Amino acid sequence: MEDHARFPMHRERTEGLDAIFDSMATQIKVGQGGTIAAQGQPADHVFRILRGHVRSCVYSETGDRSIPQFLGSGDYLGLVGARAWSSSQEAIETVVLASMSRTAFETALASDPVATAEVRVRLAEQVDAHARLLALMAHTSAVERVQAFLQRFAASRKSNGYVSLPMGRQDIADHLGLSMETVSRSISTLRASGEIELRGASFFRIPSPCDPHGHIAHAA
Amino acid sequence: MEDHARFPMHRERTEGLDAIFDSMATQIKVGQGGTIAAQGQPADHVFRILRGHVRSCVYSETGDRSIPQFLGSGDYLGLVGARAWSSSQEAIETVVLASMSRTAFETALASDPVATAEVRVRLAEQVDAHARLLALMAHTSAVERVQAFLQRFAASRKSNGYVSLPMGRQDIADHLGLSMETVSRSISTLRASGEIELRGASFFRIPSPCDPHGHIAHAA
DNA sequence: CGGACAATTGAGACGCGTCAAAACTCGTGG
DNA sequence: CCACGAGTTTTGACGCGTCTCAATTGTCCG
Repeated sequence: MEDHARFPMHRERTEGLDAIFDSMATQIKVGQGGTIAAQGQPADHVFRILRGHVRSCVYSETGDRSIPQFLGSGDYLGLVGARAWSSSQEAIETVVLASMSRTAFETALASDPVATAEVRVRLAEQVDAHARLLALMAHTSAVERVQAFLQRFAASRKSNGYVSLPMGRQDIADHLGLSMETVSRSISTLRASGEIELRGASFFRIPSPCDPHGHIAHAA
Repeated sequence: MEDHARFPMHRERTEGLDAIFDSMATQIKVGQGGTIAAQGQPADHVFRILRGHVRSCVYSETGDRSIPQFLGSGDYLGLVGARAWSSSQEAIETVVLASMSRTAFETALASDPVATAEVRVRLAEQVDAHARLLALMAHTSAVERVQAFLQRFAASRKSNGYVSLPMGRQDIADHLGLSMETVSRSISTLRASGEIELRGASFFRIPSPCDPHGHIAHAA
């Protein structure tokens, strides 16, 4: 994505969320399927994703699972500042995180107006993303939902070649409000109509209209 | 939660969102169906609802309407701080608002840590509300969605008598991702099973299990 | 190469959307 | 006070899309 402050050297970047994490966080690693934070538990840590993807899961009393969002590199967990996690944070694949205590984070935030503004922007983006997902679930068919999901995911990882789809079919189903079978059928339909190309079950790409198939090289 | 305006006594309350609006906002009135702010337009004002209810509408390119949330007295419009409105704000009924310019609001925020924290809490609540709605739309039938909606709405206006339902059936449908007809049918089903009681089309109440002062007609 | 799990495909049932018409509400004017 | 008309709500009939249950195929790792 972007090249943040990769250099923890003597920079003038003493403000902002990244700066807080760069100077105060410790790096941890969570294996595939591991739970980073559990719904209902005290939120005494805040995280920044350095590598890998995370699913936010909301479990209902009846045991049903919803996934309001997937998170990737550069995203934060716990910015809302609530005392307890309202959703579980689970590692879809092996994930590397920057972790720091919530009390330290809140203290740093209090004296950093830039970071405070950044938190607000991030939360606003989250609200918008949820609203877009609600609109998607209300007005579109299964195939359209899956197509929109794949397009958005591919766009978030601008690569012209095949892109990895780290989450399973059930994860996508719980994100889009569909059954796993319907997700699978929708993907098959999209492949049959040439809207997407698959390599295995977890690599795909969206061919350009003018690029029959084969790897996009230069011109965009 | 926190010690909000628990004490309406003399001052001491020079900070907080309410204080900002109390001291700087002007009061305006919008008639039923009126548009307070239009999606895509510059967000140069921030509002606080003093009376009445507002629907936040997201219009898609195809003209479909989604209503991610309804807002009532005490709720704010425009806290996200984006340059443009990502949804239209429309008056369901005649609405009274406290209005102030965004620049003045942002200036006041910058020197008011209490209000800044409040903004974060409000945005976090909004994220949670959207996540709950997503879960509702993903895992429940039409009747269950309508029931949950009515319960939540009734709970937000704690009155044991009949409560006004200011929004129309189409509004509820666009909120829950259903058709207007299905919402109507669901309400009829709930009435027939005694889960709700209606007076006209826009007043309802949820009888207690032991039925204190209503009359459950013929038992189910 | 084999076993466990994930993904795909199939068949049938049911819920919700769509189209259509009737009943109701409420404001307006005779 | 009643009658009228436009908009809203309710009810009905039918088709289609998605869920459920079930079996098969595919994939990854030991």
